[in-house]
Amino acid sequence: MNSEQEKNSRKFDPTKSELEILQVLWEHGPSTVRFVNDRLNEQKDVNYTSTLKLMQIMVDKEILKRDESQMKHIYHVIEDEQKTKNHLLNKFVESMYKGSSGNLVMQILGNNTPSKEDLQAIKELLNKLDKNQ
Amino acid sequence: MNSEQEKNSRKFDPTKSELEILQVLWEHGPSTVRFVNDRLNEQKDVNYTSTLKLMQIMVDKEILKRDESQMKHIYHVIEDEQKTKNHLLNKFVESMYKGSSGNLVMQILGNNTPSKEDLQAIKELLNKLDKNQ
DNA sequence: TGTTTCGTACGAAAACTTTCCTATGTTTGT
DNA sequence: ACAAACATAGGAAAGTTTTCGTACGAAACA
Repeated sequence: MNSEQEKNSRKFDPTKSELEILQVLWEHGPSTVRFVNDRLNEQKDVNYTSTLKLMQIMVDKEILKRDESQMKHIYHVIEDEQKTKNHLLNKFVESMYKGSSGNLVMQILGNNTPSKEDLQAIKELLNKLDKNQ
Repeated sequence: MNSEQEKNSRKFDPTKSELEILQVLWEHGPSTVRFVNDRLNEQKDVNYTSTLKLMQIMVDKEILKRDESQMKHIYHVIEDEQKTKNHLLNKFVESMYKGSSGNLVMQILGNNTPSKEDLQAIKELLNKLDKNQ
C-alpha cells in the first residue's frame, strides 16, 4: 500500500467546530483566517485566535492546506467536498439506519415535507436509474 | 413558556457514546446496565462501571429514565426513537445540505447504490405523497 | 520614524467527554 | 453465617476539543 492510498483510507472525522470551518470554505472557496472568522461570527461569538488555532490544527491533521507565500495565509480544503460529505453521510446512515439508505430516504419523505421541486428532481433521478439498469 | 415546552425545545445532542447506548435501547427496549454493557462489549471493550456512569449521566440529562423499583434498575429512552432520529436527521441535513432534504436524497441516489427493494419502496412512497396532495 | 493595526505561533486554561477505581450494599449459593 | 458475585454511587483521572492570553513580527499610515 503506498502513501497515497494510506492518505485516502485514513478515516476523517471532523469535530463539530472543524465542520463549521469546512462549511465556510466549501461555500466560499480558499480563504484567510480573518474571512472564515468573520463568517463564523455571523453565527456565534468566537475569537480570531481561536479560529486561527483550529485551522492550524486542521492543517496538522491534513484536512486543510495553506498557501504561505503571502503574509495572509490562504487555506483550502484538501479533500473534495462531495467525497467528504459522502463519507459523513455513509457514517450517518450506518449508525442511524443500519446502513440502509432506503430507510433514511423513507424517513425523509415520510416525516418531512420536501418541496415539489425536490420531489420532481428525485423522481427524475429514479427514472434515470431505472433506464440504466 | 411552561416547563413542558422548555423540555421539548431543549436541544438534545447525544455524544458518540450516548448514541451507542441509545441504539442498544432502541433495538432491545428497556434494559439493565448489565445488558447494555454486554451488547456494547460485542463491539468494543468497555468496563461495566463506565457504561453505568454514562447511563446515569443520561438520566441526569433526561435522555433516559430509570425504573428503580427493582434492585437492577431498568433504563428506557424518554423520547421516541423516530422523533430523536428525525431531529438528528434534520440537524444533519441542515448543516450538510443547507436544509434541503432533496439534495441529500439526490446524493444518496446518485452516489450510492440502493437496493431494488429500497428503490421500489421509495417509488411507492412518492406515489402516495402525490395522491395526498 | 513611531505608533497603531493586523498577521502568525505557541502554550496553557477551560470545557466537555469518557473511563475506571473505590466504597458500599444486596443477592445468591454453600 | 460466610464468601462470591453482582448492583449502584460518586469522584477522580485521562482523553479530547475548544478557547484565548501573550509574544512577537510585518504592514499601514500619520
